[in-house]
Parts: sequence; structure tokens; C-alpha cells
Amino acid sequence: MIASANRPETRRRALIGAALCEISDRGSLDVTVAQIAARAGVSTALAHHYFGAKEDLILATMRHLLKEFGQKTAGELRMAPTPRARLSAIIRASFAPDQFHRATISAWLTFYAKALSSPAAARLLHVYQSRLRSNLIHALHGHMDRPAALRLADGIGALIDGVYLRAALASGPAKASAAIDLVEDYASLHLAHGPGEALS
Amino acid sequence: MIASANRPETRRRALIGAALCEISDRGSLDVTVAQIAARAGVSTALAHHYFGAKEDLILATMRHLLKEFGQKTAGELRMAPTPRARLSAIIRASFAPDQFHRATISAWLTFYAKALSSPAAARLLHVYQSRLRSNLIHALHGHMDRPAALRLADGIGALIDGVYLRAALASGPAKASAAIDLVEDYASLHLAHGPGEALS
DNA sequence: CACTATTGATTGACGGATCAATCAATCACC
DNA sequence: GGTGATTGATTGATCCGTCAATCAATAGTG
Repeated sequence: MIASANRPETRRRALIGAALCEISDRGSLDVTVAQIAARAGVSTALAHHYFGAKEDLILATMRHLLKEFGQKTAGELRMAPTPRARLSAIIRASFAPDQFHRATISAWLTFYAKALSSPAAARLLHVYQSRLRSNLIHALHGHMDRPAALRLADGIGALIDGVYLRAALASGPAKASAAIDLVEDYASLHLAHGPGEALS
Repeated sequence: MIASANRPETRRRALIGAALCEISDRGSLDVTVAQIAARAGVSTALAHHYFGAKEDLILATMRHLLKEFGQKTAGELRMAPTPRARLSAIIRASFAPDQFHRATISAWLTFYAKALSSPAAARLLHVYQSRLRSNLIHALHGHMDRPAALRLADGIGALIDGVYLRAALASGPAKASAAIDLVEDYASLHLAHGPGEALS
């Protein structure tokens, strides 16, 4: 038996992974700790031993997803020399294959729904949105004045979220390239043809 | 006493309204029939008497929202003479004040989440999306060829959904005019400057 | 019009099932 | 032998759906 197989950190990871699987499989946050524990191959009592309440396990699972996404974005950004390249890097990271597949997309949607009733979950999603927004503004500021950058960043952010939302409900497998083209198209058009009308 | 106050249809409407209130108040579909019944001022048994299972009451509540939205859209479209006006009418209807406020927006998000695990809910949302898409394509077809119209319709649809999603999590009150401007801006730009790049 | 029968609305109470969380008791390892 | 990992069993609470019983209104009958 591998010595690390029963170490706490390994168990934590296994439980988080199992939670993610169950959530996306069932398409709901109404997963029981018994289901999660069973998939992780441990007892329900152990899940409570490591995470305390069920809510904490769910939040830890969210943090895991958020962290993965943040690292992916940071990695793509590190290789982007120009502002325009940074913009594409952000878009590409948002639809990276390991993020943009059915299971993960479903999990995102359920977390968004949970944020409606869980302030803690709302806070987590807020930091993600803020980071995405900040990255977008930084990339766009090289091409337009700040108010225009703010507005376009909101548009691109909303479009990305909308594409995710629709992908979650679509029947077939999520097609990342089409999603990227859609958002890139939107961004390019706004970059090419100046700022839109002023908002009311 | 009003004669119609205790008629079946009145009770149905009251229960659906109560369900909507509870769902948006609690920000979750984890509402008990007891809560809904209490808000409607009846017993839990009566809720079951009229709707059978809890699921049926939830689905009836979804249908109510969908129907309201459909009627709003149809009304706006009826007054739009040109294709361009039809496009604006669709956008305007999507963010009509009686649809685009916190309670309704929250309900939409929870219904989207439910569709992940409930085929019946998924079907309902599918017909809504199909109708929106069909309306958009019809309006756009007057300005571009069919493939371009299909693509732009998908983009506008995703953007609308994304704006809703973000409004659900935003703290302040939903600002319809900003949302309309954002989507109108997107549409106008694509109408003015031809079709985007071909998709892969 | 009186008087009863029938239907439907409505409720309180309850059974059965589920689930989160706890606890005392093992187990493994240093 | 002591410390932490692990578990089976249990508890307390919640909730859905059902059932028997009540009440109001309507219809039918002479």
C-alpha cells in the first residue's frame, strides 16, 4: 500500500474530487455526504472529520475549481506579450478544455445557484468575477480609454458567463472552439470599431 | 367576501405566486411545500390536492414565468414594423421591468440549475430558448444571410443569459437600461460591420 | 320551499423515508 | 501506549405525501 494513500491531504483531495463528480453527475447540490463519501471510498463520519459541516466541504470544492481556473488564467497570461494577446489569453483560459466540459460546467452553474442563498459562496464567486474583470480591463485599457474598457469588460464577462450557462443546458458535448470564436468575434469587433454609444 | 376568493383557479394562482416568492426570497429550490402553503395561507395538504407532487408545483411555477415572458415578447413584437425594430423589441422584452428585477432573476437562475437534474425543467427551458432563438433569427435574417443570422442569434442569446446571470449575483438593484444598452450595442455593431469570421 | 344527498374544498395529524452530524469504539502506526 | 485515522451505529430533525374527517356549497327531490 502506498504510504501517502491514507494521508490527510490525500483524503481531502479525494473527498473534494468525489464531491465534484457527484455534483456534476447529479446536476445538483442536493448531494448527500453519504454519496460523496462512498465515491471517495470512505465513511460519512470521515468526511465530517476532515471538513466539519457539509457546507464546508461544498465550499472547499468551489475553492478548488476557482483555484484551478485562476492558475490556468495566470499561466496563459504569463505567455502573452501584448494587450491584445492578453485579451485572447483570458478568453482562451476561460474555455480551456479542462474547464469547459460538461461536468465542470454543470458544477459552475450549481455553484452560481448556491450563491443566491449562501453568502460564503457568493463571496467566492465575487472574487473570481473581480479577478476576471480586472484582467479584462487591464488588457483592454491598452486599446481604449478607461470608461470604454470598463464597459467592454462587462460585456465580455457577461458573454463568457452566458456561453457557459447555455453550454450547461446544451445536449451535446461543449465545443470550446465555437465558444472562443464567439467571444473573440465580439471583442475584435469592439476593438476595431471604437467605443459604443454612451450608456444612459 | 368575494365569491371568487376560494375558487380553485384562485388557489392555484395563489400557490404559484407563493412558490415564486419563496423561491426568490430563499434563493433556492429547497423550499418546502409547508413554506409555500403557509405563504399562500393554506395547508400543505391543499397544495398537494391541487398540484399532486411538489415537483408539479415547481414546474407549474416555471410555466407561469415562461408564459409571462412569452406574452411580453409577443406584445413587443406586435408593435415592431421593421426587422431592426423587431430586434430591439426582443431585447426590450427580455429586460422588461416586470421580468428584470431581483426576485424574477433569482427564480430564473434557480430554474436553470434545476434543469440540470430535471428533464421536465430542461424541456421547458428548451422551448423558451428555441422561441427566443427563432425570433432573433427571423429579425436578423433581414440584414444578413442565414448562417450569419444563426451565429449572431446565438451570440445575442448568450449575452442576454449572461447579463441575467450576473444580475442575479449583483448586490444592487438590477438596472434594465444598462443591460439593454449593452445588448443593443453588441447587436448594432454586428449589424453595421458585416459578418464576423467564419467559425472553425 | 324544505330537506337530503353529493360533491369538492380544506385541514390536522401522521407514517415513512432521508440526511446531517455525533459518539464511542476499533485500527494502524510510531 | 499514545495519537490520529476510521468506522458503524445512532440520534434528532426535516420533509413529502397520504388519510380520515370536517365544512360549505350545490344539486336533486317531493
